[in-house]
Amino acid sequence: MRQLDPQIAQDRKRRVLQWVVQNYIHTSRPIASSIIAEEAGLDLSSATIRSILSELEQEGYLVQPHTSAGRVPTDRGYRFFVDYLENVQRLASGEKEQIEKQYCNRLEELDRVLAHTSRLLSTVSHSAGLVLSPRSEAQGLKRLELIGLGGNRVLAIIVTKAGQVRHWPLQLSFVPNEARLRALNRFLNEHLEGKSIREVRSLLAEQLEQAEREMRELQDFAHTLLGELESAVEPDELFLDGATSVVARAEEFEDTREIHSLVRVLEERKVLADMLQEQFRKQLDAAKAGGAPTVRVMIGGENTLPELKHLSLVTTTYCAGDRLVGLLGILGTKRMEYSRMMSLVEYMGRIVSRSLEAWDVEPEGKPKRIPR
Amino acid sequence: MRQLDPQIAQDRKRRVLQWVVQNYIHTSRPIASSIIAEEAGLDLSSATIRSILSELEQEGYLVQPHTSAGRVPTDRGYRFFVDYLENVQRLASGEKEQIEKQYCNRLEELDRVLAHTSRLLSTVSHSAGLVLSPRSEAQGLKRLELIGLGGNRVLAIIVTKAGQVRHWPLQLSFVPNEARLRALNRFLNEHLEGKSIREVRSLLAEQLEQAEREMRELQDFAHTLLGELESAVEPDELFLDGATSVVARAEEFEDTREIHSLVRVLEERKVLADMLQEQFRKQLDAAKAGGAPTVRVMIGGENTLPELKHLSLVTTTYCAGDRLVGLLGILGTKRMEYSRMMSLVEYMGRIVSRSLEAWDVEPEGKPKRIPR
DNA sequence: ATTAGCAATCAACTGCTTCGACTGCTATTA
DNA sequence: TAATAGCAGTCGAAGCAGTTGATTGCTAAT
Repeated sequence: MRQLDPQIAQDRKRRVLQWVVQNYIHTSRPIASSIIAEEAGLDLSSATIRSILSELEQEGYLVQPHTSAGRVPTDRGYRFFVDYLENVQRLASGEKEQIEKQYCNRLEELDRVLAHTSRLLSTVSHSAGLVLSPRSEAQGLKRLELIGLGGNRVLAIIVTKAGQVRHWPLQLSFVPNEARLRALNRFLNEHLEGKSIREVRSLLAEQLEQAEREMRELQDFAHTLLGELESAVEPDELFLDGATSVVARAEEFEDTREIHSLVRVLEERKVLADMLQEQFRKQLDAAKAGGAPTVRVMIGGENTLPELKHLSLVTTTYCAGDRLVGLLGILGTKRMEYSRMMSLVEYMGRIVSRSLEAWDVEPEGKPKRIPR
Repeated sequence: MRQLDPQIAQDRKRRVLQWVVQNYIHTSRPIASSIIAEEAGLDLSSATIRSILSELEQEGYLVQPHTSAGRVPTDRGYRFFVDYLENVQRLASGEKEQIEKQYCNRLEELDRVLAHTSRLLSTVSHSAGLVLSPRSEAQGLKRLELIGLGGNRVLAIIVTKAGQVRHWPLQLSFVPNEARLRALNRFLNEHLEGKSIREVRSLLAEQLEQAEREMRELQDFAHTLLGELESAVEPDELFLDGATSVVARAEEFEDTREIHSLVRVLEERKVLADMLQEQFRKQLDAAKAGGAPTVRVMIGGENTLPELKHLSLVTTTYCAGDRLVGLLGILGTKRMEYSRMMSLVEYMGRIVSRSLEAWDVEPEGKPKRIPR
């Protein structure tokens, strides 16, 4: 025979690797050379496959659990598989419809949309669904309103442009009557609309020193609200559903200690939320540079959190109006159907973004009721 | 020897059973007669213990996993143990302080208190913590307010007497100016304050037909809000934390199918919430008859949900103001420290009730800041 | 009524063997 | 010289026998 084209050799190797990963994902059993020879349709004998496999192992794409076993992908193997995915598996159009139905174009609050989304991600993927909500601190305000609750109590309500609603009960140091409250409200909205909570904070702290005489109470109020804002800048809110199913499927963990540290991470949320925030920042930068929002996959040990080393994370960004504001995705076994999951996540990102557009668009027509 | 007093015999039996359950809870190993003879301090030989054990087994309090093994409590055994708990294990005062610290007497919204409580229950108990929030439907309103969001959009906000805040964005069929909104607000609050959401619903539906001419818009509004109220009567809200740790500790489950059905119940929440609602109703009735709120324990198969047959549920009611409004508790292995858990749950019930009192009391003084 | 003693049971462990699922190597082939 | 067939080697999984030790139930003695 003539010299084998090295290009063809590479190509063959790639095909084998892909076949191994694909099938390992489905069967969760180590893949043997004979099976590949028989079923992969490469027209090669098992012996040839074996030599290819051993090369792939040397290059770090595969490992053997033990000598007399088939091959299993390493993180690197999965990585290759994901990077060179061909025939991307789209969501079935039935599924799309199912999902779409959940997002009838009804006016909904951001938080409700997000909570719902994380559930949906979880149920469709059979993994954990997660959504990182926008940092409320940075969002522009639409309204800041005070509602009297009797006595010196008021409920401070903030509605952001993206449709997030936050509220804190306050105890003022004076008892405002209705007229006063109204005046306060007007004043606040005139001066604060469009500002971010962060800005509001500094404005309240500084500028209001010079408020008109008759607005003296404002200072008291400002002081109270400031305190609340400070403590109430909630840790970035994370919607997480389906965590239990991830734990339930975690047989493959070597150690029970590993399971428990995973549980801790999933329960405390703080660490997870920080990690996702970091991830969001990265994808934000990438999007600025590259244009369209992309789906990112972190496989096993690629995750910054060691507790997630047996899991993979698939994420994308979503926007409210025209700004990227948050991250959503799924967290599941390394043995997930990457193609489908990536499609799912991408699709959900688009859907969520679209359903959050509504808040910045001018209103029209009657509200639509959803059918049960 | 003289005839053994049957009273003494019963007493001895009880002591043995208690010792078995207690020690099984701690060691999770079947308990052998010899150990009891040596360590329980009953001054009986292992042979005597054995005959006692076999009686207890015949009566259904204990079982043997296999012939040559020690005894393990049945649900009935646990039940006995719980019903005749002596030397109730109080919470360490250090722990109480820890908990107390979390509930500084600050004005907090109901939902935040409850969410926090379920977390706390979970971390202290190392089980799942759960809190069923009051049915917002039945609560009395404190305020119903509309905030204009521009165009025909308003945010409808309901504050209940217990301190729950609910809000829905609405699209009206007309564009209200500020004065109109104010008039609407005044009208609504005058007519609806103190009513429950359920009542509001019927009021809106009927009485407002006869609203003054100039309040014609009200009808439109009412119609819109009605729609929302209908669909937004949220399924009873359930705060649930620590579910993953329950799943992680579920080794003792016979079947993986069992684990998966448990996971489903924990994820979907609906079934769980309904069960807890039912449980709440029962405890409510009991409280009406008996006076003080009590802690209830459901052990394994006693639970109405078959998925929980390997778990135990410890619950109590809490009140907002002077009415019992919700349920809280923990869900964990049958092998839990019942005494401690019951103390914990009872204590948390009291603490939550106390910290929800604030909303009905007349306000006083300056708000307190919590230290970080 | 209690106990000591003893036979019986059975999971858990050990060691041994077989089986078969793989691989890696090597000589052969086209 | 790339691909293959064939074969020896490795090793887990499964099955089996034998041992150990924990624990019981029974019975006869106290």
